[in-house]
Amino acid sequence: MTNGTPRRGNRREQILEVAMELFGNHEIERVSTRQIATAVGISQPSLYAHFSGLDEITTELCCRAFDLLHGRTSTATHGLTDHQARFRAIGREYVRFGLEQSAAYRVAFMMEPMPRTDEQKARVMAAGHRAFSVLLDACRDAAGNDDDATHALAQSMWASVHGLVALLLAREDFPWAERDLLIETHLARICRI
Amino acid sequence: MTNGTPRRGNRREQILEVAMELFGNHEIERVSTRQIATAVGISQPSLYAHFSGLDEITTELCCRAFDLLHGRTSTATHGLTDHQARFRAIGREYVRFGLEQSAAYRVAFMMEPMPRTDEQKARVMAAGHRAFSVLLDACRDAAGNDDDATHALAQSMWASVHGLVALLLAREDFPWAERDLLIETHLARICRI
DNA sequence: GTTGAAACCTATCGCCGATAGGCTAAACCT
DNA sequence: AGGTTTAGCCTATCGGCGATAGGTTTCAAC
Repeated sequence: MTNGTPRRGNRREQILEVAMELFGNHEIERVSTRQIATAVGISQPSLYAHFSGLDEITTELCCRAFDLLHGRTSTATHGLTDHQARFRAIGREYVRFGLEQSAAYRVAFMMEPMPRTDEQKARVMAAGHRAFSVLLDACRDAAGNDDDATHALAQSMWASVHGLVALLLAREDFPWAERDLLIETHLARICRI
Repeated sequence: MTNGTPRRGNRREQILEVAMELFGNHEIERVSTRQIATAVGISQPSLYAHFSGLDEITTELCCRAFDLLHGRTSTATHGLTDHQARFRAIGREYVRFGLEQSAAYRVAFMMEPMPRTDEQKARVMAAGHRAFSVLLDACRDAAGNDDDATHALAQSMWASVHGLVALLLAREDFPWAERDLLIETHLARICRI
């Protein structure tokens, strides 16, 4: 895991990769700068040459998670015109993203917000808005021109898919129904207009 | 906040109350034994005379949260026979519980599971199962005798209401739709059979 | 009056995030 | 070539964290 060669230039990237990996394997909120530094092969204070603190690392991971989700959902809905089909595609892709990229998902949607600078908040907000816009667009077509109803519908659907992913990730010990049955049951219910 | 009198006998209770209050006011996962002890008016190690550790405190709070939720939802559905009405009552009460008792809700459904003993896990499981049984019973009536379908339906509905509460609590900064409109839109959508 | 337990204390351990201050070596400039 | 800058890294240290060790006070029961 450690790395003797300097790797000049892509340390920042390497740190982010290692941090994301640790976020996936360990209980989040318990990943420490020392763990990250050790896994990278440098001392803990050296992280601060690349990032202002743990908050900047999580901010960066959060934005990337949003961008990844945006890419997946917008690709999945590309070319689909039927509302029902678009909702299904978004929902299925969202759940798949959450369960496969659980580290990214937790950072983006479930982690306690770190204390962030205004600039960091703005970056996260912008990335989050981009990701949400895919669902919002699908709802705009389905809900007509009522902007309030469109937003309420989109947020309601988001809440439903998020709830399933969040519970599956946070309460693994619960006696869940067979996963595919549960997901299909859920998607079928929440994608109805 | 501090308390000079010994309060012999109900220190444990007092600690739990203070801890729950701190969980509500601060970012969860960041509530420390020192904060709790200071708020109670004793030294930090003295907590360990009443609890084996922070995990026992959260376990206790978790069980109480489940019991409180169980009490609220079972009261709200008492006497209702119509499926639709029961779902609405459970959903409305669930959301109200989550938003009003956000500290309890976070501990029960959103907090990283603490390392617990098997006995503690069993207690939490039992309390959680009691709380879930109210929704499960309503779904059993609605979904017929198919046990798999019943569980999938109940877990799907739970996921939907949880998603709304969890997102509202965890991402307060998001530009949410007007809260009552959002809640009513959501409940109307997810309570349909 | 003695005993024993409940409740509390200080001191300390090994973690944590973060900062201060110094070293090395590559890169850049005349 | 010689000098300067700068990226990247180090050790030492700070205050706060959960938890433990070991001693002291208080008070009811006998």
